[in-house]
Order: sequence, then structure tokens, then C-alpha cells
Amino acid sequence: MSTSASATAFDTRTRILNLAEELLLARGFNAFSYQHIAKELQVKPAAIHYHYPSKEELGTAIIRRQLMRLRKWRGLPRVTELTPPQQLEALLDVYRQRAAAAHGPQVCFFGALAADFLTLPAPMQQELRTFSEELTQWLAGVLAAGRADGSLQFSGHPFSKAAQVLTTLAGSLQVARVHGQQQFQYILKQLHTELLPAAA
Amino acid sequence: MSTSASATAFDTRTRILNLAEELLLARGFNAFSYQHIAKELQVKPAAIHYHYPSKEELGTAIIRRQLMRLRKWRGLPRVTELTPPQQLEALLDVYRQRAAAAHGPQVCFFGALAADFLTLPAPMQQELRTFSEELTQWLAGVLAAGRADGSLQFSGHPFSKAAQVLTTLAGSLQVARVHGQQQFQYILKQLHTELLPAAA
DNA sequence: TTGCTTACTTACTACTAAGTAAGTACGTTT
DNA sequence: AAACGTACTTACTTAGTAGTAAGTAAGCAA
Repeated sequence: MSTSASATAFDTRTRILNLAEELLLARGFNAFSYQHIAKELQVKPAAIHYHYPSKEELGTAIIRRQLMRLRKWRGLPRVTELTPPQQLEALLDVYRQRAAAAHGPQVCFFGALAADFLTLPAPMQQELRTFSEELTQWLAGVLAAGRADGSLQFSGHPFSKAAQVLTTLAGSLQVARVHGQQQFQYILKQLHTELLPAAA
Repeated sequence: MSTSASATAFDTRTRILNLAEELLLARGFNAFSYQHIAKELQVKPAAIHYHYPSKEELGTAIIRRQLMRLRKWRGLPRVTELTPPQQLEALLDVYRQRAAAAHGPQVCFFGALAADFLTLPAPMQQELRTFSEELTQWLAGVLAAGRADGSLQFSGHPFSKAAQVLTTLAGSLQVARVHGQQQFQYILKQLHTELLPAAA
């Protein structure tokens, strides 16, 4: 169209974002540099600055993309049409995938960024808050619906329970990195059996 | 005695360790430097190197001290003589204190170091594993005893449940940093009501 | 063909990081 | 008084950090 969007241009920009995301999840925001990205992509560090002038913009772009993914995902027919327990299962699957990631277990966005939170630029802090809030609200809705129709069980407010479940999931990926996947399995199984009625 | 252990020497060493610990919990291992410590303590960076030649040794010392504290704490009469629910409560209090820390909510050791885990020197990784394992084992014992005498309720293996609870606690402090203390309160309340029988 | 845009590279600045070697002031020991 | 150990400072090296300014090759547009 008007923007001819040459394939290579788009590619490099996206490849930078993909790699930065990977490095963020693997090492944290303060422990990866433009040099790491540049070396891996076989370009010069200045090329990264061309696409993302500052590290703050790069970091914000990573979170923003993840927020867009969340919004798209939760609106997908193959997600909205599931029953509450299936939606919960779909969420757990996302974390299972991360735990089994190719280059060693990754943490989730929240876990990776929350640890460095106080050192993050303000725009990144704000984006992260938005992301976390929207995810919690979505899960709270799923839990409320599930308890209403008897397919899920828990005590307390759905929002509190959602916050607790997401917190546990975020933590469980960090545990997986320190203690291996078995601990992660234990924790997920524990979550699973507590939320689903024994009868079902 | 043989080592005259001049007061100032001991003081500076300890003050370095205290401040490094504080910075680690606030900013993560990769986001504090010898300069930060030196400036705050009004000495030169080389003075820090004198006491802790490398950052790896400083980091290891922080974890090791925390491990010693744990071993001492769990053996204290005022802890061992408590009932299982009281021991659980004592553990939760440690986290509540961190959440309400003076200079903004701190995360726990595990949360702070797990995020940076892949960038940590091997000795620090090993010390952290030991610390986490001992803490989980201790809590598993408390949970098992509590379920046996009917004062605590949960499903699954005590070790799995202990891992889940500690994971949730670690995560909850990260949440507190991002979303404020109220979310933290929700999560702790949720944990509390689930573990303690409604009747009690 | 001239000019403009895109996507870089080269070469740099300014700064910070961990770590080291040599020197010094001071108190204790001999 | 001489020697020594402790606890530093001064001055440095090496290696990285984010970020910038200027140049360039390739492609498209008038």
C-alpha cells in the first residue's frame, strides 16, 4: 500500500523485538544490551537504535505487544467459546509452554519485569501495570463464571483469587528456573486440583 | 581474642553487607554496583573490594547470611514451640514486614535472585538452591504436622503445597511493588483462609 | 537525473562497570 | 623503636553501557 513496507525492514524490526523479548525473559531488563541483540542479528548496535532509539522505547514496545496479544487472545472464538475450566486450562497451557521453552525455562513478563520494577523507566512501569490488571480482570471473570455454574471451586472474591493464581503462576516459572521442571509440575497440579471440584 | 576484630572493621563489613542486601532486594543483583554502596557509606569503591573482592563473593555472602538466619530462626524456641498454624503465621509475618518496608516494598530473596538467576555466578545459584530447598522442607514439615493434628487443611503432598505457598508468597511481594499493598493483602488473606479450617 | 527515504555502518562521546596495584595512616605487637 | 597487620585511598586498567552524528548504499518517485 502507501507504505511499501519492504520485507527486510519489517523483518529486522520484528527480529529485534523478538530477540529483545527473549533476552528480557531470560536475563531481565538490566542484563541485556543493544550489543547482545546486535551481535546475534549480525548488525551494528546503532542499527538497533535506528529502530528503537532508546532502551525505554524497546522495553515499552515489548510490553505493548504482549498487551495486544493478550487482548487478541482473550477475544479469539476458540477462547471465548470455551467453558470456564477450559479457559483456565488454556491459561495454564501458556505457562506450561514457557516452562518447557527451548533455551531453558523462561519466566513470564510479569515475573521478569516485576523484579526489576524499581529500575524501570516510568512508561514501562505503567504499561506493565495495565497488562497485569487486564490479565487479572480477565481471569477474575473466568473464575466468577466458573463458580457460578459450579465448574470451578474456590473461596473469597474472584479478583483476589485471580491475583493469587496469577501470582503463583508467575512465581512457579521462577521456581522452575531454580529447581527444574518437577517443582513447577507440582505447583501446577496443586493449583489444578484445588480449583476443579473433585467430582468433575 | 586472637583476632582483635576492631569495631570499625567489623562495622564497615557488616554495613556493606546490609546495604548490598537492601540494594539487591530493591533493584536486583545486576542493577546495583560497588559505586552505589561506596557513595552511601562514604568510602571509595576499592574499600568494598577490600572486604568483598568480587561481586560474586558479596552476593554469595548475602545469601549465605540469609541461610544462616533461616537455620537460626527455625531452631529458635519461640518458633519451635509454636503450633503449626502459629508457625505458618510467623512465616507470613516475615513477608508482611517486607511488604511494609520503609523504602518501598521489598521482594524476598528468592524473588529477587530467581529473576536474575541465569545471569548469576554458579556459586550464587547453588547457595540459592540450598536456601530455597531448606525453607521449603521446613514449611512442608509444618504443613504436614498441621494437617495431622487437624489445625491446617490442604490437599496434595505437603512438599507440593509448601512449594506452592512459598511461590505465592514470593510472587505476592513482586505484585505489591507493581500494584501496591492492597493486592498483597488480598493474596495473603486468600492463602490464610484456604489453609485454616473455617471452624477454627 | 535528481532528490528523497529507508536501513543501515563507521566512528565517536560520555559514562559506568568490576577489578587491581601501590601507597598510606594508624594501631598493635615485639 | 622497628615491624607488622588492618583498613582503607589514590590512581589506574579493561571492558562494557546507552546513545549520537555523520556518512553511505540501494531503491523508489517526480
